[in-house]
Amino acid sequence: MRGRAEDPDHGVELLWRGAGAEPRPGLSLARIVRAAVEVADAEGLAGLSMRKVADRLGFTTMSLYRHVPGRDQLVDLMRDAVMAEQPLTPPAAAAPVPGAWRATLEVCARASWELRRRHPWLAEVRGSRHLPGPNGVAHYEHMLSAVRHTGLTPAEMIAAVGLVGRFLDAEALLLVETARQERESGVSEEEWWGSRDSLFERLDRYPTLTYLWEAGGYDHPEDSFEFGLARILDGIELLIQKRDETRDGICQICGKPVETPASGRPRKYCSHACRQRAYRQRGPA
Amino acid sequence: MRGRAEDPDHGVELLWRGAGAEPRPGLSLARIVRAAVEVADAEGLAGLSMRKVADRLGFTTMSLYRHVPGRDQLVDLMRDAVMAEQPLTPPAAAAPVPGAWRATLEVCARASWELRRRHPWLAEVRGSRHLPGPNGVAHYEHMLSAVRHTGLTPAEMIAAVGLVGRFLDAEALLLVETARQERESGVSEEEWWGSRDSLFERLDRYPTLTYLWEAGGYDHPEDSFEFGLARILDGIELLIQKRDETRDGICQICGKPVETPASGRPRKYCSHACRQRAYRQRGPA
DNA sequence: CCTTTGCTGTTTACGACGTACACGTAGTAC
DNA sequence: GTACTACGTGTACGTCGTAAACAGCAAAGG
Repeated sequence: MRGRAEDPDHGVELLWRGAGAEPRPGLSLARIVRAAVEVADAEGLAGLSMRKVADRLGFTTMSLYRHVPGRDQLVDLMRDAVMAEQPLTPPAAAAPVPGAWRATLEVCARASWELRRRHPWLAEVRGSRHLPGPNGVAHYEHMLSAVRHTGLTPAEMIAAVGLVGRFLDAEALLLVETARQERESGVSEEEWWGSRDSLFERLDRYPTLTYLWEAGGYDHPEDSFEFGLARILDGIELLIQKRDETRDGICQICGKPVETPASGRPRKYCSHACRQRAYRQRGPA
Repeated sequence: MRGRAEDPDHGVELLWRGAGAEPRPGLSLARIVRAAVEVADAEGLAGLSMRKVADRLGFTTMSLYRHVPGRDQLVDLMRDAVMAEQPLTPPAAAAPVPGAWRATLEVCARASWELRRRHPWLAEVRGSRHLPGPNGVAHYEHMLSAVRHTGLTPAEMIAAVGLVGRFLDAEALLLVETARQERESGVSEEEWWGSRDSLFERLDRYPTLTYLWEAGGYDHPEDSFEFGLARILDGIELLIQKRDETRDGICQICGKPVETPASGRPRKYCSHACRQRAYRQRGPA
């Protein structure tokens, strides 16, 4: 183990090997990861230190380094460990249902959201060099497969899933940070802002701000997770529709070719029946 | 100054008082903030320390505490200082142009994006208790005013602007983090991932992932900022349209009442002329 | 003149952090 | 017995934010 911190493949190995059977006493990777998750759950990722993990287990700090190369790799292991908690919805049917992508992606997003509520520090993990473990990749694969048969280009699928993921982290970070500040300062959010009267006195000069304030926009806010998720999925849906429509000369419903009129707007459907079917498929506005 | 770290209003005062004329030698708030911005520009927010700022100015660490209550408040001051660099586009015309909200919001977003490219650490500022300064509030007010006359509810306006803002930070964080890791490790992103072959060997089991990989989705990715901004603005636009349409019985163009037919879909426009005008206003698909 | 007051910058110190390095100690293979 | 290895420990270094006491100096008041 000593000197392995620089070995790139060692981190991969730790993440991807199955949990070896080890009911023996003493330290073990699984025990360390579990203890670390407990610490991070309670005190956030910034409050996670090797010393605290070791103390919780009753060992010295440096003993951890016999099992984990360092703090960063420990966080990678924690991530993948808690992702195992969230079961994946079964893979989409072999014959993809049109429009099912949205429900699947939404379920995924809500599951991830739930996970971030249980382990808020997940959103605090930053940096572009965190190795994905098997559970992380499985989740990623699952989200990608949701948008696979939508007419999006490969790069667009990747971008769409990435956008949803980053949105999740951004929203979760909001909650984590308020919780952290309340925990560490002992002062609630309202109290803290309330004791800054001298700030609010200066905000009268801003017309829209005061309008929204007086209209109660800040008293009855939208749920920012729900709002953002809806907007982003709507935006993706619009893109998918646009990609669909660019399949010119093909009926949007049955896929048969459509004769294009010499002038005017090109037709989307091959028959009245298909147009009506599309109308019903769109559902009530 | 000593012991003022606990005075809530002192932070507000520092942020909102105009820059007093102080061409004298020695330390000053403005000089400290300027030096701190330089350090953070070069080394990121994590690399910003009171010692480094003091060294750069040729003073001792503790001398800074005569002018700034602490590191957090210094960051607040830095934020507002760099926001002064970005000039605001002039306020929207008194008679709001329908549909102009999108262009305005997009210009705002791109300006903020540009600012984050110049000062990447802006995206690293976390926490829900950062005092806004005059420049920050001006930007916020400006974005809010962009969506003011769109038919959105107050809470929806706030949520929409917040969503765009958080998106900006999330995307910028992506760039900051890769830059930081490359700077601190001296290893480029490709090199780093390239030396993890043992990871990629395990990714064959994931069909969608390998499909996207082989289709070149990762070789020619979408610009994630452009992609995300377009999707989010599309999503907001859809909501605005929906809010518009719920103004039943009122012509979407001229605002005059529309007679509702006894059966069938309620009409959106009061006349052929208005319908045609709406068609042209939508522009080419 | 001297003294008081207040602002400014300095010095030292504390407790946290990640982890490098040298050292034990115990179990196992030869 | 004797190497070898895995595991756990103790000490130490350099980083961080900042609390507390102290020193120099200018203006103000007597």
